[in-house]
Amino acid sequence: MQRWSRTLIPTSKQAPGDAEAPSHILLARGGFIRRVAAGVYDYLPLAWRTLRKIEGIVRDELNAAGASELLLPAVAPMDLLELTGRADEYGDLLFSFTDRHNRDVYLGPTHEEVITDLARGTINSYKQLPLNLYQIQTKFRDEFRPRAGLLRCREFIMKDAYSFHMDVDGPGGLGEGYDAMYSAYENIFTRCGLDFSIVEAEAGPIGGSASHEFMVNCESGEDTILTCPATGYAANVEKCEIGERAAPSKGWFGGGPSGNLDKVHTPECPGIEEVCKFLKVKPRHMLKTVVFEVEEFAKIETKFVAGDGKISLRVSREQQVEEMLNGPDSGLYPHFRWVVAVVRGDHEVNEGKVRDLIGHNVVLAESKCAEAAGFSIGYVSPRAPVKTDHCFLLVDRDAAVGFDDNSGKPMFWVTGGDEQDYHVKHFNWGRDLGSDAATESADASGFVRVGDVRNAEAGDPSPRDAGATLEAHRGIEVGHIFKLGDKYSRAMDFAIMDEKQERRPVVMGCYGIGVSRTLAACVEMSHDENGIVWPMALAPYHVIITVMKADDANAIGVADNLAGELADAGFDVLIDDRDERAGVKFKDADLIGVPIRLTIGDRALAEDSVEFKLRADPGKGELVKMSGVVAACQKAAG
RNA sequence: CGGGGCGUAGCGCAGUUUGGUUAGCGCACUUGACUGGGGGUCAAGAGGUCGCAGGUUCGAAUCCUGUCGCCCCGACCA
Repeated sequence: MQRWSRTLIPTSKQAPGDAEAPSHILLARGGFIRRVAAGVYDYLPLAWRTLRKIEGIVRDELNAAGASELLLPAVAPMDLLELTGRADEYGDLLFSFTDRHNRDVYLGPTHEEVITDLARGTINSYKQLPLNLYQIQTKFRDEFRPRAGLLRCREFIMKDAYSFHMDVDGPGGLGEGYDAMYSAYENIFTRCGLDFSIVEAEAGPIGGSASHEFMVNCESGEDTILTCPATGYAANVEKCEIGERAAPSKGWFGGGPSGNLDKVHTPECPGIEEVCKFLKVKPRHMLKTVVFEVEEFAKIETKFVAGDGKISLRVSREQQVEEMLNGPDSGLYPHFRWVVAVVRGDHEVNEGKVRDLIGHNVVLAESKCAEAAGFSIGYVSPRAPVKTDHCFLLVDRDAAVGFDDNSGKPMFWVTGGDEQDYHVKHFNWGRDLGSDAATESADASGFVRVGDVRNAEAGDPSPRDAGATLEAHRGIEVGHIFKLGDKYSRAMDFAIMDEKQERRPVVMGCYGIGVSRTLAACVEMSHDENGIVWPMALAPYHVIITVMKADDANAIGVADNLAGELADAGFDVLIDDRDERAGVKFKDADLIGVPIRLTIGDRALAEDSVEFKLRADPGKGELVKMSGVVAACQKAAG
C-alpha cells in the first residue's frame, strides 16, 4: 500500500498549453508524466507502475511462448549499422555521436544488428535453433516531429524480440515462431484490457514477407485500417488490397472525348483542392498525377573520383544518372528513372503499390530535380511521360477510364496543363496521350500500365469476398511482428551449418511492442471528461481509499487496516491521506483513473461500512459492510 | 526540411504595437481563521537573471542583431 502524501502524484487542473491529445493532457494532468525536452518525458511513479504492469504481462506471455529475456546495450558502434546499410537508411532519425576516441556510436532505435552480432558470435549449430530472445529497453529515435506526448516521442520504452531459425517452413521454422508470437501478442493485448485489431501490414522492401500490426482501436489514432466485415480481413491502409472490379465496358482508356481539349488559366492552383474550387469541378473528375523517382537514381549524390592524384573530379548527379541509363553497365539498373502515377483526384497514391507494380523502390521526386527533367510540378498531366525520357506511366484502374458506364457518357477529366498555372479540361486518354495507350498497357514492355495504385478506402470492394465492401477505422499501432527472412543474417554474414553440412544464412523474425505507447494508447481508448479510466490490469493502483478527514486518527486507522486486508488479497492500494477537501480528492481519484474507490467518512463509518464506487460507473456508489469490502473488490476485479 | 507561432513565477496567461514608477493576473504553494462529501471563503505572505548573448538608449520584458529552446501545420496528393 502507498500513501498519497508520501509519494509524488502532482495532479493539476491545467495541462501544459501545448498538449492536445487526450492521453497527453490526462497523463500530464494526472501527474504520470512530465516533459523534459521535445519528445522526452519523465515517467513519474504512477506511470512507472503502469509501465511495469504492461512489462509484467509481456514477460509472462513471452516466457510462456519460450522466449528468453536479455538486455542489450543502448549504445552501439556505428560500424554495426553500416554492415546493413541502415546507418544511411535511418539518417537523421538516429541519435549518434562520437566518443572521446573519436569513434562513431549511436543510441539504439532498434536492435537487429546488435542481436545478430551477438547471435553470430554465439550460435554455430543448427541444434541451437530455433531461438527467441527479447529485451525491454529504452529506445531512441530522433523523430522530426515528436507529438502527442507518449504516442510519438524520441525516447520510449519498447519490447523487442528476435527469433532465429534454420528454415522458413516446417518444425522450428520462422513460420512456426511467427505464429507463436502472433498468439502471444493476442494474449498480451487481451490481458492488458485493450480493444484492439490485428491487421496485415506493409512488409516493406523485403518482398513476400508477412507482417502484422496490432492496433488499439481508437478514432484519434494515426493509422487507418480497413476491414472486411464478411471475412474478417483487416489491413493497414498502406497495405490494403482492393477487390477486383469489372473493367470498363469500352476497355481501359476507351471511349471518345467529352469535348475539345480546353486549356484554362489556373493561377496559383497547384493542389487538387485549389483547382476544384477555382474551376468548380469535383475532385473525382480530376486526374491527380504524382511524380516519383526510382530510388536508385534518387539516392545518388555528387561524388568525387580520383583525378590526377592531386585534384579530385566532381561527378554530378546528372552525369551519374546518364551513365546508369545509357552507359555500358546500364543493364544493371532500372531502364527508367521517373514514374508518374495517376489516380482520381479524390484518391490517394499508395507508394507501396507503385513500388510493387514496377518492381523498384520509389521516392517522391524532389521538386527541383523533377522540374529540371521537364515536369511542371503542380501542373503535371498524364501526357508528361510521353515527352520525358526514361519515364514510366502508372494509371490507377479508376483513372484509366474514358467512358462513364454509370451515366453512359464520356468521362469528363480535368488535369494538369504541363505548364505552370495551367490545367486542361476534357482530357481524353485515347486522343491526348499521343499513343495507343490501350495497346501499350497490354504490352509489358510498354511505358504505360494500369493497376491498383491507390489507397483503399471505405466502400471499396473487399479483396476477400466479392460481395462485401471495406470499412475504415482508426488505430494506434502498439505491436508489430515481422518475418525478416535473411536480410540481416546475410548482410552480417551470419550463416551456420545445417544437418546436411551446408552453410546457410539464418532466418530471422522480429517482434516489437511499444510499451510506453501502449500506456498512452490505453488512455486514448479509455477516458471520459473527468479523466482516465484504467482497465484493472494496467491501473497503477487497483483501489484508492479516500479518507475524508485525514486528521482523524480513527479514520486513518480504519483505512490502514482495510488497505492491509486488500493488499493481502493481492490488490495494489493507494490511500489518499492528504488534508484536502472532498471535492479535490474525488476529482483527483477520477483523474488518475483508479478502478475502485473506497470512501471512508463519518456516515459510512457509523454503519461500519465504506462507500464503494467503480470509476467506470456513474453515480455516487453504495455502502458496503467493512467485512464484505475485500469480497466486493474481488468481484469487481473479476 | 518548408511555413506559422511561442519563450515573462511550478502550471496557464496578460503586459511588448507606442521604451519610462516597485513587471501583473488566475491556479498551485506557505501561515492563520472560518469551513468540511464533487476542484471552498477571507486575510496575510513567499516566489521572477522577462530564454540567452550582444547592441541602441539617460532608461529595454518592450526597439535592433545574433543565438538557443519549444509548439503547431505541411512535408505522399505538388
